Amino acid sequence: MGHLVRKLEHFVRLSPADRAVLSRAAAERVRNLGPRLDIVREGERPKSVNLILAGWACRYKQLEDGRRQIVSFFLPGDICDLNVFILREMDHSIGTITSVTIADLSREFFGEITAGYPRIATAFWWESLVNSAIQREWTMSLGQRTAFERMAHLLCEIFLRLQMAGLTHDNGCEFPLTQSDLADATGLSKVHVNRTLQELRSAELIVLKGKSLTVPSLDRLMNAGLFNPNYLHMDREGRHLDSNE
Amino acid sequence: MGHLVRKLEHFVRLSPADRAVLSRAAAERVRNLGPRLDIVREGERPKSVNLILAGWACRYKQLEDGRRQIVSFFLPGDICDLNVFILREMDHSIGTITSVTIADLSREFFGEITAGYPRIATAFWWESLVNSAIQREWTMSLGQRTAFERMAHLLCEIFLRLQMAGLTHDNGCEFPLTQSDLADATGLSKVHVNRTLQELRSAELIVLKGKSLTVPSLDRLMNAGLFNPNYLHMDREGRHLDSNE
DNA sequence: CATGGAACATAACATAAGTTATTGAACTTG
DNA sequence: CAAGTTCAATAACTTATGTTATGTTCCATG
Repeated sequence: MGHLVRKLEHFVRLSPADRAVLSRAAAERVRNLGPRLDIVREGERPKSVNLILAGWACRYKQLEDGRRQIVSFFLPGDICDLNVFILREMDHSIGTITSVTIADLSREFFGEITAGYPRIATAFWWESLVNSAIQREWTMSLGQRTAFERMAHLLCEIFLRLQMAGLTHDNGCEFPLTQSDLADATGLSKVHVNRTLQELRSAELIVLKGKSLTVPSLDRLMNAGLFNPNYLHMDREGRHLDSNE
Repeated sequence: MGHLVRKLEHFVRLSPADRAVLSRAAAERVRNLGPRLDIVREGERPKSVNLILAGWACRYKQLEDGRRQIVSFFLPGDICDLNVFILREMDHSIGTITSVTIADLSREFFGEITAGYPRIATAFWWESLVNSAIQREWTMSLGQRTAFERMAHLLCEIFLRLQMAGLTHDNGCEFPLTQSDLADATGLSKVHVNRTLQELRSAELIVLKGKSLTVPSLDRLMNAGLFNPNYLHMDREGRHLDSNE
């Protein structure tokens, strides 16, 4: 269950005490939600910070006429919204993709962290900066990358993020996104997503079937997507990308 | 010169003391830079937080083959990078568009703020959350809006941001972006940007000539761009969008 | 005040990606 | 296990946007 801890340790070294507070917080107020449900809706006043313990979710925005854009994905170990305590009104919605288990983190918890756990505070700060960097990279993808590159890039990003959370095995991972989800995230039509995935398959860059993704060579996929991992900032001093564990 | 103060007051009410610290900080280490120059480059270690006192700048990313995406604009009163003290390496570059005057804000200044000026700290936190929201909205634009909508949307956003900083007069503002800049920001080709601007002109939504933009009816332009200002969170309790001054 | 270079405008043509439609496979669910 | 539903695959056709090219306007500069 330590996806959050696992991820944060890519950036700071946590003490046993740090890990303990995090585990305690993650066990506090736990809820389960079915797939394809909204956790918070645009326009609502946000009330709490959610930590995803299991399952996938996403942030999305919608235009009046129904056009929908997924603006980011939440994977296990991700924290949903640190903006909660400042902004008055959600400018986007958060919805589940699969069934999801979330922990509600209280305001007091964050007070405690800032007061007594500087390493965790730094790590949270880092997490939110990386999220901004990811958002910028999506802007880049949507603006400049072709459908093929964009899809390859997105798959690389998800794979690496899962890897950081300890959710990959060898060169594979679970992959619950439908082609329709991928369309909403990449700004492509469903049909073109399908075509693009076929292309990636026939280039032997991915094996995607059922809800499982295999990446025979991450390097080649990264190449295809013009993927530069620098924006994920997985680089604590003295630790390297490939150091597994 | 109080563009920053003016903007922040859209969110928190600042005391005279608050304003004083901000002015002092803004006068500390001031530099001038010519147009079309890099302030920081991707790959460098960021060193300081820059406050734009005058002029326009942008964040941008580039692919190996030269494709370039502007991922955000900095207008007077904007703060360039709060990530400075955490991340090791810039994942994007920052460059000037016009000549620019910037103040270097020191690390100590931020220490002072967090320790003794909670309202300013809140306002800075707010500023960075709004920046994230803007980035999400750009993702939406690039993924779902047509060229016409996207351009209208961008112009609305810039106009409103300038208005918050006190940089518009009636329904007009300075507009130093070239069509090439607009192309890099919207992910369109230069030719199509030109076409799109013609369309906006003939719909009488904008007058754009020289380096000056006039928006005859912001409402109509907002409509054309499916623009919902909620993501700018210009909504301190008891203050409204249209309350000028 | 002549010259050169940005920035802007426009046209003709090319193409990546969107749209609509049909079919089949893979599941839920009664 | 039949029947409905979602998801995926593919084809035929359309369109928004990209590309290449050329000319024009507007300034800065010698």
